[in-house]
Amino acid sequence: MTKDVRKIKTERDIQTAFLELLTTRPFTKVTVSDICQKSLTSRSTFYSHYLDKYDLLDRIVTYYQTMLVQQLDQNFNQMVAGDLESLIHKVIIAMAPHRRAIQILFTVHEPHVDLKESFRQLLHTEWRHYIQKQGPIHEVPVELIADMGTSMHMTLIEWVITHGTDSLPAVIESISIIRKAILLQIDESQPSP
Amino acid sequence: MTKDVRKIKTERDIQTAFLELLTTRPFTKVTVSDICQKSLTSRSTFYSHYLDKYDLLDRIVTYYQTMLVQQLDQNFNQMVAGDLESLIHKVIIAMAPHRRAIQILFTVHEPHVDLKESFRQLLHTEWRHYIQKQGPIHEVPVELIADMGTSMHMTLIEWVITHGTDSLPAVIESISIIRKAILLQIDESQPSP
DNA sequence: TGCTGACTGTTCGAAAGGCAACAATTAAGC
DNA sequence: GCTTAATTGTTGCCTTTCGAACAGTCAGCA
Repeated sequence: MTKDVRKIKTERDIQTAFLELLTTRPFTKVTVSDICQKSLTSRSTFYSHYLDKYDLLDRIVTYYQTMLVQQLDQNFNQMVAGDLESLIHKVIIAMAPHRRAIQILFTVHEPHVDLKESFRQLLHTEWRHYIQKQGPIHEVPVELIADMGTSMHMTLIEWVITHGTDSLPAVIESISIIRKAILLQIDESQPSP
Repeated sequence: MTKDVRKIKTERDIQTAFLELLTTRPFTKVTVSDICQKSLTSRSTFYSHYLDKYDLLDRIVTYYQTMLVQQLDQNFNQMVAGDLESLIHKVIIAMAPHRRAIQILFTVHEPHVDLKESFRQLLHTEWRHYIQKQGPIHEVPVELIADMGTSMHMTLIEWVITHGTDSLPAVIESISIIRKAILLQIDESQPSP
């Protein structure tokens, strides 16, 4: 039931060629022929793997979407109460090996396929759940805090995607003040630095 | 009569996998199975392209040998009298794109397959011809000067292979003094710096 | 000495990919 | 509006690659 290596290889070749091409021109200007030429595959083979270039894009984007969902699920379950720090850290570490691909896909904004936007939505949902689990709050609207958390989170992800994980500990440390300020809005017992 | 792209692809995959493996262990310890595993090709395919791993090594090495021969031939013909500088420069520039592969192959020393050694011999022949063309010399043995020139040339090539071409002009400039000193042995009319 | 495991080199049917040709659609320029 | 060129999907035949099995070689070892 495992795939023939040839399938794995051609899909790998097609996908990396596709991503490379996206660094040279926008998605609309990338043709199937371009992809085949660069990946050294024939068009008939391309169409035996994908419906068209939209399908290709969709599948790659879906792959990273589910990767993020799995990471969030997994780490959310074993999360010690309130330890948002380690959740953020783990998710980012898991993503780091794919940072080039994600960086490229973040530039693609097609009507129904937008990795950056779906990342934002996933994180937003996660934040809303998190805030609501912390108990009822009165002073500030939940949505606002969720927006704030999501923004912070996305900014961090984008930073790591473009700069790598070398300075990650320092970066997380420096934004911890902001994070704590956000969390203070929903939990008065949260200790300050 | 042009090759099927599949052949080109598998040979490319096999060769790059092979070179990568050579960076982790010596040639003797690299098995055909290793190469196939890394390159995602089956052993039956490997043997339909190469007789064995020695044949593979041999073909890659031969490729770079002929590349050097062609470069030398080509530039030796259009060489302005005495303009050794530009010959050296052109040869090195042509080699630069392959520096990683050459660097790896320079570490392999098999009985009948040794890229570094054959580079040295090629350059040595070239230097001997060059010296003899400059007219008869009396004081110093031709072989000694050819040895000196070859050493200098090989050192320069190795330097570029490991450090890249960024500082090439500066490096060539700084060794020009040595080169001129060598050339002074065979041609009294050679102007000094 | 004989056993074992790893590697070699070869074989063959089945699966995948390449190539070339095709009609159909789209975009650009005159 | 018409023409031309480029791109898209699709098809059938042919070539290459895969995978798994096989016997043969060799080194280490009990």
